Parts: sequence; C-alpha cells; structure tokens
Amino acid sequence: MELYQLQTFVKVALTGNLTDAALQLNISQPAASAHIKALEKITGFPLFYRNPKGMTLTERGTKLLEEAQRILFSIDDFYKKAQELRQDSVETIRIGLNTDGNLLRMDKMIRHMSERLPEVEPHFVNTRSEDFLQDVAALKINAGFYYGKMTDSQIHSVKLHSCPMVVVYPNSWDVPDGEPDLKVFADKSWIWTTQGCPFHQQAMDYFLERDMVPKTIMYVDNETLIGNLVQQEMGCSLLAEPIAMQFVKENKLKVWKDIGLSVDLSFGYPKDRKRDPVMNEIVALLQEIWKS
Amino acid sequence: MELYQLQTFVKVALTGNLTDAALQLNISQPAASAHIKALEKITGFPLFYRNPKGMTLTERGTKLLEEAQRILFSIDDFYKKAQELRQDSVETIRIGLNTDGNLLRMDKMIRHMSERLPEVEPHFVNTRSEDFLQDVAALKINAGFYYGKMTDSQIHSVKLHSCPMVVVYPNSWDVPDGEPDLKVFADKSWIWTTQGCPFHQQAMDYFLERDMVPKTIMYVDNETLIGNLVQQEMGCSLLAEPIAMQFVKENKLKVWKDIGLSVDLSFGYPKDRKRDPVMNEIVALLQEIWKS
DNA sequence: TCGGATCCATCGGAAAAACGGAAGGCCGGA
DNA sequence: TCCGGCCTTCCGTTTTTCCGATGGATCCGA
Repeated sequence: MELYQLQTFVKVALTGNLTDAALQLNISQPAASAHIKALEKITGFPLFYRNPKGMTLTERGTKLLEEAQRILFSIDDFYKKAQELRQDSVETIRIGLNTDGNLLRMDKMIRHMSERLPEVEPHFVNTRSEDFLQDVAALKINAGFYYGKMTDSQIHSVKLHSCPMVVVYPNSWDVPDGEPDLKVFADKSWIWTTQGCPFHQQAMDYFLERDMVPKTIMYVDNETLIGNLVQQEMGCSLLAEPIAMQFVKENKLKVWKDIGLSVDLSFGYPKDRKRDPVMNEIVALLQEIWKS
Repeated sequence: MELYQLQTFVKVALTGNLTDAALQLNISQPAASAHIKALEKITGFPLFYRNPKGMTLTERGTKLLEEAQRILFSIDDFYKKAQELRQDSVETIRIGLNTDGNLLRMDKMIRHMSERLPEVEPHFVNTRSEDFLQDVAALKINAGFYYGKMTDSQIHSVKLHSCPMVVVYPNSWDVPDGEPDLKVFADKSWIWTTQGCPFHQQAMDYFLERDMVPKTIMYVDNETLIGNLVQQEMGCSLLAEPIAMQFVKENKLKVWKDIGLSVDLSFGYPKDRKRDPVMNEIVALLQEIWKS
C-alpha cells in the first residue's frame, strides 16, 4: 500500500469520480484508476460501485474511508510536527557547569557563542562532576564540564586545563614560609570533599602514599562553603588554586602551594555528537579560550 | 514522503543501527541509509547522530518518532479494518419487502439464494412502497420490492409481475354473479389505502374516469387489516388478487374480479449496482422465480 | 601500533514502478 | 442513433528504487 493510493482513495470518495479526482491530484485519470484498483486488490473487496456517472462508495468502502482519512490526518500531523521542530528549537544545547561560571570562563564562552553560533540557544545547568554520566544519560545535559578522569566509552572528552590544587588554611595558623613538607598539616583537622567527587580519591591516594591519614572532620561539596569554613578556623582543606586565590585576595585565608596535586578540567559529551558541527564549534571555542 | 521510509525510520530508531534495521526489513543497508536521508531532507533537520557504533536519535528525532509510529499504527488499523470487513460481512444485502413475504415468493428466493449466493447474507426489512426511495437513500435497504411506477433516475427497476386488483366485500352483501358494472359499489363505504401508496392514485383515477367518487370511510395501510375490516362489514375495498383469494379460501369475504385494475410489482436498486454480480444474480433469480 | 571487524555514505548499473497518452467499451441523454 | 462523459486496458517512456561493491572512519584486541 502506498500513500498516494490512499490520497486518491479519499479524493475519489469526495469527488465521486476519477476524472475530477485525478485533476485535483495532478495525476492522469488512468493513474487514479490504478490506485483504486490496487487498493481493492489489497483489501480484497470493491471500494466503489462503478456507474456511468462516476464512482460511489460501497458500504465497506465507506467504513475503510474513515481509516484512510485517519492515516492522512496523522501524516499531516507528522509534517506539522516536523515544521514546528525545524523552526522552534533553533537548536538548544544544555551544558553542565560543575563549578563557578567565572572559573569556567563562561563570560567569554557566551560572548563567542552568540557571535559564532547565533542559531544555537545555550542553556547552562549546574551539575556535579560525579553526576556527569547520569546527567548526560538522562538528557539533563548534552555536554558539560567536569573535574577528573572519565572512563565511560560513550563519552568523548576534551581536556581543557590542568588546575593546581592548594592547601588552604586559616589565617591564624602558623605555617613557616616555604615549608616543603605536607607533614605540617598531617595532624590538623581536614574538611574533605564528598565521596564521588573526583578530588576525593586522588587526594586520598596522595596522603596514603605518604603514610598519612587525614583527620577528616567534615565532608563538604561546595567550594565557597569550604572557603568560609576554613576562614572560620574549622580546619584546612584542598581547593583549586584559582578559587583559593580569590579568598586570599580578600585576606580570608592562607594557601600552601607546594602540595603538587592537580586536577584536570575537561569538557565531555556523547560520542554520538563527535561529528555534530555545533558541538565541534563549541569545542573549538573552548580550546581557543583555554589555550593559555 | 513514503511509507517504507517511515518504517525504516522507526526500525532504525529501535535497533540503533542501519545494518540490523535493514536486515529486519529485508532491504539493503544502502537503501535504509537513503530512506533516512530522504526523511531528513524532508524534515529539514537530522533525525540521528551518526557514530561508529550506529545511529542514535537526536532530540528532535525522538519527537518525530512518535508521530511516525502514530502513522504506522493507523496503517495497521487500516489493514485490520480491511480484513475485518473482508471476512465479517461476507456481504450483507438488505432487501425491502413491501408486502407479505409469501406473496413475494420469498421462500423460493431464500432457498435459491443460499444455494447460488452462499457468501451473501440477506436481510429482509419491511418497507412501504411509497418509502422505497428514501429507504434506499438512507441505506436502510440496498434493494427492494415495490408496487407501482418508479420515476427516480438513480433507481434501476425490474418489473416482476402484474398483479390484478379485485374488489373485496363482506359475505353478507348481495352482488349478482357476473355483475359487470362497478356502479354496484359506487354508493358503498370504501376502505382505502393510505395516501402515497401506489394503489391510491391509480384506483382513485379509475373512479374519477367513471364519474364516481368513492365514499371513503377509512384509510388503512395493512392488507391483512383491510381483509379483517371487510369481514367485519365495515365496507368494501381493493386488494391484490392473491391476498384476496386467501381470505376467500377461508370464507371470510367475497371478491369481484371484473374491475380490470392491476398494479405492477417491481424490484428496484440503485443504478450504481447495475454491474454488481451479486445484484445481477439476485435479479436473475427473481426473474426466474417470477417468469410464470 | 597495526590489522580485523563494524558501521555508515556514496556510486553506478539494473530492476521495478509509476505515469501519461491513446484507444476501447459502456451507458445515458438528446 | 449519435454524442459526450466516464472508466478500463494497453504500451512505451520516465522516474524511482534497489542492490552490490567500494571507501572512509572508528573501535578493539593482539
């Protein structure tokens, strides 16, 4: 069965004869005749009575006509939906941010995107690095930033930056300048990131390698909150250097940079979209922004 | 847009790759590829992301998939309906009976039909001759018997029989044997058929031609009822001879046959069905039954 | 790092189909 | 009886659809 056969069926039923129907459909009258005959072969019974004045539906033809019209309506819906989707969602892309937007240089990002991808409507969604995979799977985001390593084979990642980690400690603590050993902090109270956070395992390993176990008094997920807690002398912690330096600038805490730990900032998205020009353009933008 | 393109679309969406979809659809992989590409050209946006593992729906593709499935479902419904109609109503034909079934020789008719048209399921519907046209138009009947003439150009009629009319009168009345003149009944009370009945005008004309006006006391439509009323000496009336003779046989009334009126019994159906083999077979049966 | 396997896209020739014009048959109306 | 309208059939042409082969890209395991 073909669509044009159904169209002809409906049109002939409405006009009452092949000739007019063929004219309205811009096909020849023999073609219309063939369409009806093909349908009658498929259904196994005549759809029309033929008389010298034209064609009139049989009873069974009348009943099938309804079904045929339903099909044509649903096809109309298909076209309408397609047009709606073609215009409406110019193209939205949801990007997950795992930390402060300024730190991710989103101001530049947004400026560049509106210039070079004006047809794309970006949405920025706060996410956590450890939730990246499931957020992508659940279509909450199409792509996003995360810290650490990503092992999933369905995700394509671009490393943007390697961010040094520093120890942050309260102003009141006395740490000799240039002190080269982490042992200074070994017996202090630590504010740790929550489990699952990519920092977590990496930093823990670092301690264990040196036969130290940090005295963890608290697990906190939010970087600003960590800074405040340290300022309030609850303990020391690890932070990415750029964030830590903001606190230092405001004279809220001190940093010890010689720990030598770092964490990678990456941008990831499903491999599906590796060829997607929009995604490629976004990645190109990011690499440009982060090249320094 | 073609149906097979939609089928391929849905199948590829389900299997996740062209190769399997093509296998399941018994087409080649290049064909499936072309189908998807054609749809994407129609819609104006990509339906799938291509990756080395196969194809996964874009967001807009996901939304269109629903519409495509709706179309395929409605096509399924079409086929189901067609099969239902093909089997179920082997073929029903509704035949209108304008008078007693025995008088119309329906016993023979039914016997012959079950032999020669076993796939047809006849329904017999009581109708009135004067309602024939509108009953056909309203599809209450597909064909039927009627008395009198039919002028409508959409109806094809076959005259089966010319039925003599007789005057019926109560047993108590004294009508000389062989009385040749209707005047005997001129001043009697008449039970008349209802207006619209084909007898009506024909019989009325007959009286007027002879400068007589029947003294009508009642209009009755049902032939058996007329017979009973005459038996109860309410008046005289006109009846088709075969019906009248049944009453005579039961000694309920007397008849006067010399009026010389007759009415045609015809079988009519829409001209549409003049070529319909079932209808032709029915007409052939009727002509055979009524040939004497 | 280097084949083997797996996908999809493309190309070109072959097969299938759909189409339109011409001709023919049927029927009804003039 | 002729004319016009309508449907069907036939046939050559055109369009389309399809398949097999080929190539490019990627992933995986050795």
